[in-house]
Amino acid sequence: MTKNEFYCDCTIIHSDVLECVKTKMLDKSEFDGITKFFKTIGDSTRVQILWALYNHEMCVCDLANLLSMTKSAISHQLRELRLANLVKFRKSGKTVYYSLADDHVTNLIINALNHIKE
Amino acid sequence: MTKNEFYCDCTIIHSDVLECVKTKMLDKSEFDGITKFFKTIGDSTRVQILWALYNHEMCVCDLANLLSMTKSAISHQLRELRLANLVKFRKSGKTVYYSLADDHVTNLIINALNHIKE
DNA sequence: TTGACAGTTGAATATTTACTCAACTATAAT
DNA sequence: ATTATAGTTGAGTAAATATTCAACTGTCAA
Repeated sequence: MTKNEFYCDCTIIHSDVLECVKTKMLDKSEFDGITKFFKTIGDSTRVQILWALYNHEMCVCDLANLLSMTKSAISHQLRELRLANLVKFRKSGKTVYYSLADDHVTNLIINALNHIKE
Repeated sequence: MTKNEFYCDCTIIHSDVLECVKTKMLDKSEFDGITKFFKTIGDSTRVQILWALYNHEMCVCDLANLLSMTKSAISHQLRELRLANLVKFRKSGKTVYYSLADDHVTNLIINALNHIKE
């Protein structure tokens, strides 16, 4: 047992393991990048939107109807998905059609969802 | 354009698309199961714990030291990971050693993290 | 050119979630 | 037995996030 050098409310029990694992840790920014993606698809509304768009491109009103939510709420979530580069859109008159950003995103999502079913 | 039957603040624009996508939607419980997993790994602290455990089994104190957090905070997050069946533990005297639940979980995580790097 | 509607936005509110704090259990050592 | 430490737990707090609300832009149709 060694005294700990950093803030923590207890002693270090296995300093060898600790030192070893420390060298394997990534930097903060890498962990942030990883969690950002999972955080985005870790929300029921957003997953339902992605699932819907996987089946067909849709406009905001259709999505609002599908999920029984307001246009505003859907629009806010679509913004999150846009910022995470998971969806793209095209405008046609007053209507904005959303779809999955690209095949890579589609595969990511399908892959992720398939894992769950096991 | 058709009148909408459910709550929503706008009209249905493409009823054909809507009907089609509706049939493809999963039930609430399935979406909940999917998002539960991603929500769990969508947190920086938990991903760091999982990453550490991927390298070596560790006790609560070691994890607290590694992440410069209190035992309590780590313990609370380990509880989340236990509930999501992502980690398992063994007790030895006063010490509790945590490790990844099984190979399937390990693969899930490694897979997920690799996707990000692309 | 006026009205209606699709969609967006920012601020306010509501809800969820991470962490702190203090009390507790269990095990080990003296 | 008593003391010290590893770990857990529940309640409370703080921070993050989802949704609501109201105001706004842009486009279409009369």
